[in-house]
Amino acid sequence: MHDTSPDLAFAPHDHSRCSGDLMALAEAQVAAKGQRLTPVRRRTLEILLESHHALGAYDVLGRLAASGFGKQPPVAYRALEFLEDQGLAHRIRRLNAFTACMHPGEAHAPAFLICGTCHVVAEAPGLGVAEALRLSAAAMGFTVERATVEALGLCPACTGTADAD
Amino acid sequence: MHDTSPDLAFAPHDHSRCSGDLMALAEAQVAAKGQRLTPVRRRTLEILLESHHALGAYDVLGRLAASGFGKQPPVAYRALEFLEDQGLAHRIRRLNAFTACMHPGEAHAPAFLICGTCHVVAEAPGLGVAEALRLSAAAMGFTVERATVEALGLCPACTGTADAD
DNA sequence: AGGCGAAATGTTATATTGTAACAATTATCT
DNA sequence: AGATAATTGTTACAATATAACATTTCGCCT
Repeated sequence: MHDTSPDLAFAPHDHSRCSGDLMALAEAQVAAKGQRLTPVRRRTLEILLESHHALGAYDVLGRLAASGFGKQPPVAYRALEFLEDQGLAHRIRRLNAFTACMHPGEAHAPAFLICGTCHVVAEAPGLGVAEALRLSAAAMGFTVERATVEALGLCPACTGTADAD
Repeated sequence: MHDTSPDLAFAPHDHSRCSGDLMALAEAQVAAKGQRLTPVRRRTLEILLESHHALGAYDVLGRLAASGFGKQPPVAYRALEFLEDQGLAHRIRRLNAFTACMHPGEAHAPAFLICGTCHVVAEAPGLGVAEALRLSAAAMGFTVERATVEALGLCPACTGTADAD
């Protein structure tokens, strides 16, 4: 398997390989946890992997329905929830949307970078951020369990582009 | 004006003073920017300042209506948006809710600490977090404009309590 | 193989959160 | 006072999300 460099999302790349690798990883991960990557779940992950954009639950639902699965919201929400629980997808709260995890398995504290122009979402290494947050919280006696870190800004490909969305 | 210590939200304190100070600050801030803290806006801020919990827009709306203001969603959303634009309130995306800013004026990159047990929301100093994020993003060629940093966890008052909500 | 219990899927129905568009009012500025 | 812009309010609706329950499928056990 090839290395998934951190800034892949922002540069042209062989996306079929990118998603193929991740599908394979997902299979392994889910099996290792004794869970099942059923057809809807697999298809949902495939859908998320089709691009580096975040997709709303209803976008996902529409595509699932087009693939022959159920047409009602819980179909999408349940599959997305499963993927999130398995660490195969992330919810982007700023966007009320979901994106495939680009580093499944590697324990990571993802920081999401959302380009305001092209809307690509990338996962930045967030360990430093998480540690700074843990420290700041600890100074107040607060114990962090889970953190949401999302940055809105300008990706390298869109830097210099006139449009700021 | 008394100092607003960073962990005030998590400890018993004279809340009327806490909110009174902040209302006064808000007045000054808004005036300084040539904006108007109209009755709905003022009341909205008062409502947010009543506790250190985040309130959903419809909760705010209900209280506004009870105070004689309009009963339709835009009434609340507009006032909340104004307060957020003025740096007097923050949106907590994990909760789809809003909370009064505890440090208006002081340029700050807030990191929110959300207690999963008592649901109190506190603002932690987030400059270190923001800097770590900026660095991580810069390594990928990404320029951060705005960031959302929210931690879910356990506040000092609830630490040791059996219930984990 | 047959049957049982658990898991997963699908549906109906509804709750919650958020906006667009326009009318009516109120403030501000000559 | 009258023109102008800002603010407030309303109707109507869009978008996001979940509860509850029926049906099917899976995994396991005998």
